[in-house]
Amino acid sequence: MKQVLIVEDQRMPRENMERIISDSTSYELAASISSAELAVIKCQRQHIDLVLMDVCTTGSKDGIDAAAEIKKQFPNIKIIIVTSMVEVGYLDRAKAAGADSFWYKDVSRETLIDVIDRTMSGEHIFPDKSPVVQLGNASSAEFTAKEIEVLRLVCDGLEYGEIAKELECSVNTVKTHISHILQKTGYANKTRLAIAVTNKKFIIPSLPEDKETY
Amino acid sequence: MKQVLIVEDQRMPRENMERIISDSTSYELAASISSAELAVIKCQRQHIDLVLMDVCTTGSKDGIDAAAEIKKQFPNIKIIIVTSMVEVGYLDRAKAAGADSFWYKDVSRETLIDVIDRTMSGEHIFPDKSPVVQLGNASSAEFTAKEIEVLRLVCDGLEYGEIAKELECSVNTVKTHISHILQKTGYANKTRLAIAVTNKKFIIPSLPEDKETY
DNA sequence: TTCCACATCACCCATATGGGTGATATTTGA
DNA sequence: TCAAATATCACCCATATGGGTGATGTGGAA
Repeated sequence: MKQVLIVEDQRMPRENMERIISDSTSYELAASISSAELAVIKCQRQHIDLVLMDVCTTGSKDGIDAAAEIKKQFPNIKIIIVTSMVEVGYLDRAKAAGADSFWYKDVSRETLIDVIDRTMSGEHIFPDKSPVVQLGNASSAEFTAKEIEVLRLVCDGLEYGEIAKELECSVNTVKTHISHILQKTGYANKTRLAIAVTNKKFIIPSLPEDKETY
Repeated sequence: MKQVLIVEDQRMPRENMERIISDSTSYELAASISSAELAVIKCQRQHIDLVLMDVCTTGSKDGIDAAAEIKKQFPNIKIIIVTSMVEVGYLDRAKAAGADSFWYKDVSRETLIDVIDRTMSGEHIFPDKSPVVQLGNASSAEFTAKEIEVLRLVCDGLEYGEIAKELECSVNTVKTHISHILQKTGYANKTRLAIAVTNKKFIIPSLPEDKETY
C-alpha cells in the first residue's frame, strides 16, 4: 500500500481526494493537511510515496514551492500537482519545480486514479492543452498563455485598469485579450465569463495517450 | 436505519451528502439520484423515510415541485430542501410545497446531521434570516426579500436591463437595489459580488434554537 | 524566406455601470 | 397611530466596458 499525502486547503476538494485515496486498494491515506509549509515536514517525519499537492495560492510558501523543496530532499517521492481550473497557468512552474505530473483535481475518481497510477509507474502526465471554458452547450476554444493570465485575473474580479497594472501592459492590450477571450468563449461580457469559470464550466483536456518523454 | 434518498444534480455536493449519510449510524443511503423528476418514482418503488432534495433548478420539474408531489403522495416522508447559497430565495416556495425543513447544503457534517435528526423527530427547521455575503474579512449585512431576488439574478450574470425585465420593474429600481447590496457588502462592483457569491463567501445563519411552531 | 499566430497598443463610439440625491407609496412594527 | 423600513422611479455624471478597425514587432513553422 503506497502512502499518500494530500495537501489541499479547501475542505470540499480535500475530502473528495481523501475519499478517493481511502477507497482505493493500492493507496493508503498517510495524512491530509491544509498547509503547503507543513508538507515538507510531514515528508521528513513519515514515509511518503506520493504527494497530491494543490497549488495552494495562500500562504507564504505555495504548493509548487513546497513541491520543489520535497523533490530536492526526497527525489523518490512522486509529486502530482493538482489544480482547479480557476488556477490554470501554473504548468511551467510545476514542471520547473520537478513535479512528476500536473492535473486537474475536479475530475472523476477514475481519471484521478489513472493519473496517480501512471505517475507511480514512472509516467509524467502534463496537459498538452489548456482547459477551455464551455459555451452555452457546444463548441470550445483554447487560450494562449497570455489569455490564460488575463483570464485568471478576470476571475478575481479585477477591472481592465487593475489587470493592466498587474500584467504591466496598457489597458488597450488587456481589452484586446479580453475581447479575444469573449469571442472564443461566446460569453457576452467579463462578468459572465468570470462566473462561468468560477462555476467550473470547463472542458478539461483528455489524458494524453502516450508517455511523455519529459 | 432510516432510508434516505438524495436528490442532487451536481456531483461534488451529491457525493458529499452521500458520504455524510453513509457514515452515520442512524441513516442508510437508499438511493442517490440527479433528477428531481425521478425522485417521485423512487419514492413509489422503494421505502423512503427522508428525502434530501436539492432545489435543482435545471429540468422541467425542479426540486421543490418534486417535493410537493412527494408530500402529496406520501405525507409521512420527511423532506428537507437543501440549497446552495447561490440559490437563496426559495424559502417561501419550499414552505408552500410542504417541505419539513430548508437548509444550506454547504455546511459541516455536524450541522447537516443536526438538521436531519431534528427533522426526523418532528421539528421544522427554517432559516429566520437570509444568508449574508461576507466582506473582505469582517462585518456583514442582511438583505431584504427584493435584494435577494436581485442578488440571484446578478449571480446569473444578468445586466441591469435584463434584471429589470425579469423583475418587471424599471432599470432605475434595479440600480437602486444593486447599489444597496454593494453598500451592504462592501464589494466594489456587480462582478466582484457575483464572483464572491458564486464562490460561496457567505455567512450562513445559525441553526434556530427552539422548535418552530410552523 | 515567407507567412501566420501572437502580443502589443491606439483610437473611436455606444452602452453599461456605480455613486449620488431626492421623491413617493406601501408596509411593518412599536 | 406614527416612524422606520422598504420598494419604486427619476436625473445627473464620471468611469468602465465591449466592439470595431488598424498598426507594429516578434518568433516559429512551413
